[in-house]
Amino acid sequence: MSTETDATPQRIIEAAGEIFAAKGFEAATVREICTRAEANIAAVNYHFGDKQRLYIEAVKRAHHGRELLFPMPEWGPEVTAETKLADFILTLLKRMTSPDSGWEGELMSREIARPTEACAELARESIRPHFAVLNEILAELIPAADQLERHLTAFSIVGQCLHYKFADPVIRQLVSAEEYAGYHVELLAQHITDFSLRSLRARADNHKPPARR
Amino acid sequence: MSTETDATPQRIIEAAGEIFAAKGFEAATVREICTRAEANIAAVNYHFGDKQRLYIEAVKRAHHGRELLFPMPEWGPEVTAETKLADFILTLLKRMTSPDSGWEGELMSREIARPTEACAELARESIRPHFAVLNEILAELIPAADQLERHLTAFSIVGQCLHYKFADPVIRQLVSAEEYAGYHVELLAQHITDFSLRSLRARADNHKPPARR
DNA sequence: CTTGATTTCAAACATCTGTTTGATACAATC
DNA sequence: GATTGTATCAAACAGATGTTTGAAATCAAG
Repeated sequence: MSTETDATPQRIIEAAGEIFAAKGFEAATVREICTRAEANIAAVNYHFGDKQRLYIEAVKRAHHGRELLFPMPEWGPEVTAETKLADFILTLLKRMTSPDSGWEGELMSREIARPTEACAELARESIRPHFAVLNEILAELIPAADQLERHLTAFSIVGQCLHYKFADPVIRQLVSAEEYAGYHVELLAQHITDFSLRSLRARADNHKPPARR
Repeated sequence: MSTETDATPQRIIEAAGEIFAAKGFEAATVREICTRAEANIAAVNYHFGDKQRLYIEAVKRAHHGRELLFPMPEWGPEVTAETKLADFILTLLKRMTSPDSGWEGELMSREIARPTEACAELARESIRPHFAVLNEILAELIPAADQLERHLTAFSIVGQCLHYKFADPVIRQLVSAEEYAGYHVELLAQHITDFSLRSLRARADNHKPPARR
C-alpha cells in the first residue's frame, strides 16, 4: 500500500473534511466518516489517534489546499497599489467562495468564526501575514491614515469579502435565484474593489472625515 | 408561582440561550442547561417538549430582545439619506456586537451563518425588512444604480458591520489588546459610515466605475 | 516458505445523550 | 378537608457516541 493515492488515511481525511464542513465537529460522527471513506470504524483511532486530531488534520489540509490552489500573487515593483488591492480582494474571495471542492472554504470559515483551541494558532498564523499584506497596500493608498484607521479599513475590505461566505444562507433568500446565480467571484470582486477604491481615493484626496450632508 | 419573573421556564430559556450561544445546538446538553437553571432534568421536556423546541424559543427570545433593545429608528421626511444610513449602521452594529447580555447576538449570528431548518423562516422574515430599508436608503443615495448594484452595495455595508461579530476571534489576535479595547460600537459605526459614504458620494458624483490607476 | 511488523476488521466497552416514567409535593377549587 | 390539576424530582431508559480490544489478514523482507 503505502504510496497509493487513495490510501486509507487519505480517504478518511477527505471524507472527514466533507462531513466536518457540513455538520461541524460535534455533530459529525466517526462512524459516518468511516462509512463514507469505506474504512473500518477503528481506522480513525489507529491512524490519527482520536477524532480531534483527525479534525485538526482536515483543517490543515483544507487551508493548505486553498493556499496552493489560489496563491497570493507576488507583485513586482511596477505594480500599482490599486492593482494589488484588486488582486488581494479577488484571491481572498476565490479562497472563501470558490465553488469547486467547496468543503475546504466551509471548514475554514467555521474555524474563523469559532476557532477550536487546537486550531487557533494555525488560523492566526495563516491569517496574520495576509493582514500584513493588506495593511501595506493600504499604507500606499491612504498614507495620511494612522494605524487604527488602516486596520479598520482593512476590516472593512475583508468584511465585504467574507460576508458572501458567512451570510450566504441569508443572501440566498434576499435576492432572486437568477440574481444569485450571477454572483460569480469576478463580479463580486469587481464590485468590492470599485466600492472600496472609490472610498480610498476620496480619503486620499481629502484628509478630513466627510461631514454629514 | 405562575407570575414570578424567575419561573422555571424563564430560567431555563435564559440558561439555554447562554449555553446554546456558547457551544451551539449539538454540543450544548440538556443536563448542563438544567443545572445552570437550577431545574430538574425533566423540566426541559415538561415545559418545552424537547430540546429542539427549547432552542427555537431561545432564538426567538434572542431576536425579540435585540429588536426591543435596539429598535430601528422611525425617520421623519426631513431626515437626510446620509443620516438614515448612519443610524442604520449604528443600530445594526449595536444589535450584533453589544457587549451587555452578549449571548443574544452570539446566538443570532449562529443562526445567520447556519440557519436551523426550524429557524430559517424566522431568520429570513426578520432580516428581509431591514434589507428593504437599507435598499431604500441606497436608492436615495445612488439613484443611478440599478438593483444589482444596490444589492451588492447593501451587502458591502452589512458585511462590514457583521464582520466584527463573525470574525471577532480573529480580529482579537490581529490587533493589540489596547486597540481592540478601543473598538466601541460608536467608533466602528463612525468608521463604517465614513468609509461607505465616501464611496457612495463618489459613485453619485461620477456614474462610471473608476478606472484603475 | 517463514518471520515480523503493519493494517484491517467485527465486536465489545464505557460513557454520555435526550427522553420517559411514576411517585411526590404543592397550590387552588369545591 | 378532600379533590383536582400542575409542577418537581430522582431514577431509569434506550440509543448513539468515541474508543479499545484481540484476532485475522495483509504485506515486506530474510
